[in-house]
Formats: sequence, C-alpha cells, structure tokens
Amino acid sequence: MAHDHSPAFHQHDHADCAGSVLAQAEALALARGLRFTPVRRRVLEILAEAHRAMGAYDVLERLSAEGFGNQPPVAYRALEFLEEQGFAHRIRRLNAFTACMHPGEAHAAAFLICRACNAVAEAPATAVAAALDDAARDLGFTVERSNLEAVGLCPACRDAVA
Amino acid sequence: MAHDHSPAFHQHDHADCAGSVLAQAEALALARGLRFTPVRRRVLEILAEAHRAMGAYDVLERLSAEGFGNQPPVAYRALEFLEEQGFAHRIRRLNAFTACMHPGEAHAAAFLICRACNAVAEAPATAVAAALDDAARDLGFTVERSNLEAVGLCPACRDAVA
DNA sequence: TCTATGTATGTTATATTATAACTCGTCAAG
DNA sequence: CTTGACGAGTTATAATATAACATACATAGA
Repeated sequence: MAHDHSPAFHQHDHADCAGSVLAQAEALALARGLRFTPVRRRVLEILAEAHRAMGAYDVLERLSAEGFGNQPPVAYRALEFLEEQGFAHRIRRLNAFTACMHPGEAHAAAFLICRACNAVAEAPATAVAAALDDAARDLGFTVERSNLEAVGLCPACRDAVA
Repeated sequence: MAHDHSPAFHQHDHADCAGSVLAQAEALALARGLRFTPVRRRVLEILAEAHRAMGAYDVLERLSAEGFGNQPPVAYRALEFLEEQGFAHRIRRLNAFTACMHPGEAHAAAFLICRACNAVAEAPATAVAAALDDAARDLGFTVERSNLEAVGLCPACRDAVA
C-alpha cells in the first residue's frame, strides 16, 4: 500500500495503472448510477495514459482527432464531470487536469508539481487535511473542499541539477 | 470580474490595516533594495483597501481611471511583483489577487474561500506546511512554494444558511 | 555633468483558457 | 409512442494572460 500512493516519481507500468484506474472509475460510476459515456471514458483514458497534467485543449485535440466533437465545451464538460466524481483533478497552477490515481478512496488532494519537468504527483495528505481543518475551525470556517499545490523539485530533477 | 464585497471573517478597521500593510511593504521593499514605484504601491493599496480578492482586470480598471496605463500588462506586472515579494497572494481558484495581511512574516499560505460570499481569509498554516513537508519528503520531493486553497462556508454565511 | 545601463512603464497585438446559449439526439419512464 | 431529462455537438464570445516592442526614468561611472 505504501508505494501505491506515490506513483508519479517512480517507474511503473503506465498501461497497468491506467487500466486499473479506468476499471475503478467505471465501477464507481455504475455504483453511483452515473453515465460513464464514451467521451467521459475516453477523456479519463487519455489523462490516465498520458500520466501527466494535460490542458483542456490538449485533451480536446485528442478527442477531435478521434471523431468526437472538436469544440471546447466537449472537453470541459467531460473534465468537469470527472472532477466532480473525483476521477480527475484540476491543477490550477498549470491550468491542467490529471487522472486521479486512486478514485473512490477518501483522500485529501495534495499535488507536488516539479518546476523542472512539470511532473505532477499526488501525495497522501491526510495529515495536511487534518491540520487545515484545525486552522479553519479556529476561524469558524467550514472546509468543504480543499486543494493544495506545491511547486518544487522532484527527485529526478533535483539529482540532475546537483 | 467582481469578487465579493464581504470583508474577511471579522470586523476590523480596514483603513488602519491597509495602512499598516502598506507601511510594512514599503519598509521591506526598501530593505531589499527594490523599487516600490507608484503603480506597484497603488496596486497594493487597491488590494488592501478592497480587502477582498480582485481580478487583474478589476485592478486595471482602477489604475486606468487614475491615469496609469490601461493595458493588461500594467496590472499583471505590478501584481507579479507584489506576489514575488510576498506582498500579495494569487488566489487561483478565483483568478484573483489579495493583499497579504502580514507581509514579511514567515508563513505558509492557506486561503479559506467562502463559496457563498467569496470572502477570502488567510489562515495561519504553519502546521499545514509542516505536514506537507513531511509528505513531500517521503516522496523525495523538495517543496519550494506551496499554496492551499479551501472552499467552504465562512461563519457569517453558515449562520445565514442555518 | 553626461551618458551608459539596467529596469520600469506603456502600448500593440495576440494567445490561452473558459463559458453562455442554443440545437439535436438518445433513452428510459410514464 | 410521447415526453422529459440529460448528454453531446455547435456557434459564438467572454475572461484571463502574455509576447514583443517602444519609451521613459533612475542611478552609477566616466
């Protein structure tokens, strides 16, 4: 379980993890009575296979080339659906989106963005979320959703620089 | 792009806190050998007086009305300077900016955004930052800057709903 | 003082990101 | 076999942001 949570900065089988993400999302959509339509499914696949943050227009380009609609709302709507369902995350700093690597599991989002290679990793952030809740409670604020984005250097790029 | 009129989560003297923020920023700029020019100063004043998140184009409108340049780079450059110096923060979820209420003090940024009134409060986040550093270190990632944005309900809006 | 140099501002133009509003098709409930 | 909800497609445009170049302006060295 330990290394399952830290995929991005290590070598692993993308096809495999993408497949499992798709399967989990599909199962969750079914369980929730949602329509996991071709566009939605394909967008999640594209994100999972790319295994990096992609802009909406990058996704759209792929969709368009595959015979789906070629206008922005097609991509934005699918991405919005995926994000609402926790199947994908929006990385605001990059104006981009990534597949969630463990959909369905309760988890706070904490993204580590490498400024050198733009890789994005999702870090386990239970402790971070707890600390945030404490700080917010002191101000009487009720947190509903939170998003933490950190910029820095991933192990590979740090070693390359050193 | 009007973000909302609500102040942070408690009443206080805006003119006073804006003045002190300006003074602190000015002193820091001096100490750092930076040029705290009229546009930069005025942008920080606008943010501090508004005491809410403002879009770059909102700021630009004010600048323009006061005889400064009326093209986007004028606002974006000043905002970028203020953010780099820690005098202002960018709220990515809102595509907006706020004055930092305690420039110069070492602090991690954690913003609480009320989804009802759009007020933005800056919460003390030392514990949050520590938790993040721990999580990142486990992945070999070096955090340089981080930004936490939480959406929820501020005390006033929660009470209004209840 | 003068001028060279770096830096800030102003301007033009355009790129990038995102959404509003409407239409059509599908599918399942009544 | 309709109708109502929802998703997808399309047109158009809004909102956000930056590239590139021109002009002014401070200040330090000749």
